[in-house]
Amino acid sequence: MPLTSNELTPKIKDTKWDPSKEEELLRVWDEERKTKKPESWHDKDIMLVDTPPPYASGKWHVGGAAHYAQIDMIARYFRLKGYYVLVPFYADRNGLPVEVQVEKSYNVKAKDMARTVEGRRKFLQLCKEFLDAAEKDLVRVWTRMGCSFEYWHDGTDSAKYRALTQATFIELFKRGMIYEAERPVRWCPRCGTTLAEAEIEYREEEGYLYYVKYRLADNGRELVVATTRPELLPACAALAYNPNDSKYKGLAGRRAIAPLFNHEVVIVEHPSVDMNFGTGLEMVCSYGDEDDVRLFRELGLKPKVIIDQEGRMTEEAGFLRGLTVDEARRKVVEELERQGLLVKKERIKHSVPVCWRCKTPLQIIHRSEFFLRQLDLRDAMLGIAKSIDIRPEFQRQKLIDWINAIAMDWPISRDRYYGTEIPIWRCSRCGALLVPEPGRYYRPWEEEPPWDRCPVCGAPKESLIGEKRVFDTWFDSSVSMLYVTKWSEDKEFFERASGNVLRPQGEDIIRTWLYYSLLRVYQLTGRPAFRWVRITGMGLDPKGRPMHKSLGNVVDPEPIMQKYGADAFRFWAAASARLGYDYRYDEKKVLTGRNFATKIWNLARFISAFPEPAEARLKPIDRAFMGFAQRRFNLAIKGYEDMDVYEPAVQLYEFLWNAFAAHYVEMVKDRAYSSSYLLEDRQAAWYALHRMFRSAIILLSPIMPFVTDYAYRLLYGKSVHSEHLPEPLVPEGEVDRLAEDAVKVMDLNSAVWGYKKSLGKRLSEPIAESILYIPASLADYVPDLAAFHRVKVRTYERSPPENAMHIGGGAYIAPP
RNA sequence: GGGCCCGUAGUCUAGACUGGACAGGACGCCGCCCUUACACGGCGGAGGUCGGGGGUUCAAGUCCCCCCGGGCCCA
Repeated sequence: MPLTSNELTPKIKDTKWDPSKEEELLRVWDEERKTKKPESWHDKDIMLVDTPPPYASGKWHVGGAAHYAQIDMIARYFRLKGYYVLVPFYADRNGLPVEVQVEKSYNVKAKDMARTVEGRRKFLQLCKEFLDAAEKDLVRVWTRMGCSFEYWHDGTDSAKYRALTQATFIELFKRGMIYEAERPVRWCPRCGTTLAEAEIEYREEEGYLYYVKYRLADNGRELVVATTRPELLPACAALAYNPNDSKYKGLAGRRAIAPLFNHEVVIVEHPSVDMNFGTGLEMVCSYGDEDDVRLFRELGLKPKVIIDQEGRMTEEAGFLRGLTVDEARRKVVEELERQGLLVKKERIKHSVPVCWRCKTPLQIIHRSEFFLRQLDLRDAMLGIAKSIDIRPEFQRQKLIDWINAIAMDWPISRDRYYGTEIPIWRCSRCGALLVPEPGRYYRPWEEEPPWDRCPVCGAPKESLIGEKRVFDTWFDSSVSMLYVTKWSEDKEFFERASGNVLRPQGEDIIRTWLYYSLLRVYQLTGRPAFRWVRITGMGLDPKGRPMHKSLGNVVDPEPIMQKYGADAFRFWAAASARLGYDYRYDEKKVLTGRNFATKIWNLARFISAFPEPAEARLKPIDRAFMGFAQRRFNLAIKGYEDMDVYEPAVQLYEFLWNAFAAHYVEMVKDRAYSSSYLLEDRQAAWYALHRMFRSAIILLSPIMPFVTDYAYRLLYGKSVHSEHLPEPLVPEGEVDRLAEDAVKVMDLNSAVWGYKKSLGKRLSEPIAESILYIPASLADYVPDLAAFHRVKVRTYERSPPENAMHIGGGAYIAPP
């Protein structure tokens, strides 16, 4: 488009911003990316964004899409600041979520399929296909949103990523930070795997509290014990009461007989027992909950295994053998009732631990698993949690609370399939655990051991058995920072980049992704993984509910972008809520974004009529609005620096729409257009219009990259995205004084408009018969106000003439 | 039971840390206006017991205490 004409007419025809221009721009950007030589990181500050590898488990709803849009905004802001910014995008393609989805969609059971190597491969293939389709959806959405990400095709299930995960395991194993141990762990009977503390969710459930009769072994006295888990009776090893509980004083050390099963249990005092729950007497069984685990350990009790890996009762459970936990509970209660051993039952609500993915209630069973040491690093982790830059600040507490809540080392082995294999072989003759050399991706369940014989005892190759289990998915995703900083690939890049990594993520995965990442990177490198952590709230539907397929309230971002454009959608994404708070989808705000894009478009149209002078002798009114603009820009920049895009979105909207367009443009329009003004004065208007608009759209470009770039190219012949932060419009020390003047001028304008309105005059009509009195402090602006409102203007020092009428904003109207 | 966040007009949101002049804005609503960048626009207007109660203070949306309601996390 030619920009050479000197005619004072807009060089843009359309009066509306057409979102289809966004697709035109996407093609232009793509073309430029291909032809331009890649930016070098060697001579710049680096900012690396450790993008949330999204579970490729389905398309994003508007909340998910908004999160990525915001990440792009922060990335673009740092580019404006002159950083080399890299935002790799790759998908998280590991773990239980995908498996559970595939099991549901194809109605298969991974456990059954994986009995053979062939079946296991088939199941993995199903997962892979599912992920490929889901990943495509994600890439299409962020591309349409205009996100300036670098697409990495190697997701977390690539040989490259998995080799990295395995290398970290091998290193930590050699350093003794990973050990194998048999202990009580949380177990999901449906998924058939151990879970870590972080993978446990709690669900409120209605249930019963059963009051059952025990007897003292020595004198047969009845003791009533309340429990929600009567099926654990056969595994009960003790009864406990609070030492302050006078009801039971003196019972400690004596023995009681369990009902139905008739075995003896010890009676103990323990401060953890709640005197007010039930009868104040508590059953200690292997295992009802973490308290039981602790008491067994503290008291040196011998646990009995009564629940197996399928969630069924074992031999040890006597007549309950073979029943599921639920069936066993019913059966025990029935039997207790029949024999008169049940005193009563009460309905209660209690929280039940469930699997984070399939919501099945968890059991505690004995299992041998690999554990990663974390308890002995708690102080170091607290130190890191306190030292990194977490925005917003209040989210830091959640991390600290979690670190303080951790009670056991991290079980990292999972009896699942779509994950990184644990690279370990076991010698069946001497029992040695053998780890291979790091560097490549190992699949011990299907490949030959990398030794000819056991390096420890010399047993033949056939006795080396490959591990079948995989890692907890968080064991993979917690090294994403090392992946993006090329820790094991490019030492120079790692050294330069690793101190400037931004982690953006949701508040819901602070205890998992954030905590585990900090832990793992600290273990491997001895330093904090991140310089900045940016925590977002949750995306909600228009009524404030989380979006779930089952609720049918999932809002798809694609039709919205189709209808209103990506900039409009991004405006909502930025302006819907402050950083760290939940954000609701609001179509009206998208519409506001669309209208804002058109506003910018039309401002560009207007300004495109005027050449941009290199310099000018500004009028006071020009300087006042430049000061006002700068005040808004400073607030916008402060927001960006806080990683909060809400503030710049709102500040720039307010400035461009309510001050620049509504007041400044209207006031200088005549001067800019009309040849009755001195050329010098006209040039001042042109200069100020361009300076303010240009700066504003540069600052807005991270949030609305399309319309700002389109306008910038038309007006200034280059991409807004190659620009840097604009220079201040006025000296810092003058910002406030000038901005205050502009505010007063705007108040005066409103007062005059209101006055004209009250007389039924059009705003363009003169008020020839009256005189407008304004405070003397605004004397500089008299000519502009007089011309703009077409009225005689005089100033007053202390008070206006007695016959003058106050019309607001310190302005008075008087007859001549 | 503990921690954190939230509760400001029909809806959303600013102001609360550092207490003071009519609680600012957006959407929606009402009225007038197609004023040469924009009707996806302009101007004006109506609409608020700042969740409730108590306290500190000359003065509280803002500070302190208690309570109610919603959400998240932990036990």
